[in-house]
Parts: sequence; C-alpha cells; structure tokens
Amino acid sequence: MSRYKGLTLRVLGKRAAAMGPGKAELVERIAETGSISAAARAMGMSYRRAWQLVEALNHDFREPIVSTAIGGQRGGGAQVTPFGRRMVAAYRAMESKASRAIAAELRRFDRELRR
Amino acid sequence: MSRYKGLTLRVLGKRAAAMGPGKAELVERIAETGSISAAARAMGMSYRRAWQLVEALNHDFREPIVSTAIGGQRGGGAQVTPFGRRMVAAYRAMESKASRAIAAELRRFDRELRR
DNA sequence: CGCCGTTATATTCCGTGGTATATAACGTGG
DNA sequence: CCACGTTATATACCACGGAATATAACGGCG
Repeated sequence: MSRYKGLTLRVLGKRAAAMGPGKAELVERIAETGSISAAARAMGMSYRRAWQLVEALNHDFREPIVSTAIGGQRGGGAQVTPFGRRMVAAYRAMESKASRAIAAELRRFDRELRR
Repeated sequence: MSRYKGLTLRVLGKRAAAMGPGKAELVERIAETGSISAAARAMGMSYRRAWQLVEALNHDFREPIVSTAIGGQRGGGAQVTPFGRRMVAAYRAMESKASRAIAAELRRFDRELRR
C-alpha cells in the first residue's frame, strides 16, 4: 500500500475538518482490529483521543461511521458501519484522484524544495 | 476570489508541510502589503508567528520566498521574490486543479455530512 | 535630528490539546 | 464465577504553540 503521496487532503465540514488522514487511518485500523483501543494503540494515540475522534465522526456525518458495544474479551468492541466504509473509501478515492490529477505539478514543485 | 473549495491541500516536504493554506495566504498578504507585520495584522496573527513562517518558507525552499530589509516608514519591509510568486502560484494552481478533479465526488461526499 | 514603522530576537505568559490515570459498567470466555 | 479487555467518562497533569511584551538596530521621511 504505497500511501505517501507528498500531500494531505482534508475535507472540510461546516465547522471543522470532517475527514482527513488521521481520521481515515483510525477508521481503517478500527475495521482491522474491531476495537477503538486496539486501533489507538496501533497508532500510538491515547484511547481518549481516538474515542473523541470517533465521536466527532459519528456526529459530523448523517449516519454513524463506527458502532460500538460495551464489554471486552470479544464481547464488545467497535465496528465500522457499511456507511463508514463507504465514506472512508470515498475519501481515499478523492485523495488518490487528486494526487493523480496534480502528480506532474507536484513533482515539479518538490524539485524546488530543499532536500 | 471564490476561495472556499471545501478542502485543504498541503504539500509535504521531508520534515513538515512546506506549503499549505496558511503560508500561501501569508505570502500573498506580504506581496500586497510589502510588510510581514502588516500581513500578520491583516490575518490576525502575531508578528512572531508570521516571521517564523517566513523563516520556515525561506529555509524549506531552494531559494528565498520572501526577502526582507530592516528599517520602517517605507525604508525596509518585505518583498515576495519572483521565485516565491511562482511557488505560491504553483500551489494555488495545484489546489484548484485538485479541487476541480474531485469536485463531483466532493459534492457527493458533502451530501453525507450533517449540516 | 527625531519620529515612525519596520525586521529580528528574547522572554514571559497562557490557553488548549493531548496524555496519563482512575473508575465504572459491561460481556464473553475460560 | 472470575479474569480480561472492552466502551465510556472524569480528572489531573503537562507539553507545546502561539500571543503578548520588550528591546535593539535600522532606514526613510518630514
């Protein structure tokens, strides 16, 4: 997964950024691990922050992105909803489409940066 | 100038973001006003921060973006170099090209956000 | 010459975002 | 039944970024 494109894309809602690199990765990690806390650990992020981001996601979109259930040891955990999967996929698609659209310009721009 | 596209684009250097919405606007304001401090005032930003951003810009690119001269009352001030103008123009071009490239997807994405 | 508005820099202060920690309630598995 | 690993929440701490302030050196302009 070559996920370094030399740029970051953030989609802005009315108030703040609704989706960006951080939230997208967090949701993907939750999908992988089935748990907010495991995803947070994997990203070196505090559980509190991860939970706040999930809260923001669920609040900012028309439908929940992540659904949760209390209880551990495979009792509870977190799941990414089908809607959530579509939103992250849509974000990733926009990210790479934008990246492809300006790839040539970006390469030229990069050449002017000090290495 | 309709400069709200529902997204932000940041171009990443090796260490941090080399160019983004904030630095781009700052350089444009410096070009307009001929002064770092006037640009900072116009953006509601402290002079120190504006100066630090200019320093970062001049350091991160192969050539200076902003050239400065000490002394006030039209004695000193700041100017955007031709190179700096090209870099900001290139950034703005990438910004709008990326925006146009994903306009349709972005509109669909936005429709899923709570208003 | 003196004033004004710069750049440049240091220092202090403060708000805020995030971490760390603790606790509660809970569900599944051993 | 008990331990474990969750979600959810509160609290306290802390590091960092940025603002505010002060100062110095400087260069035009009146």
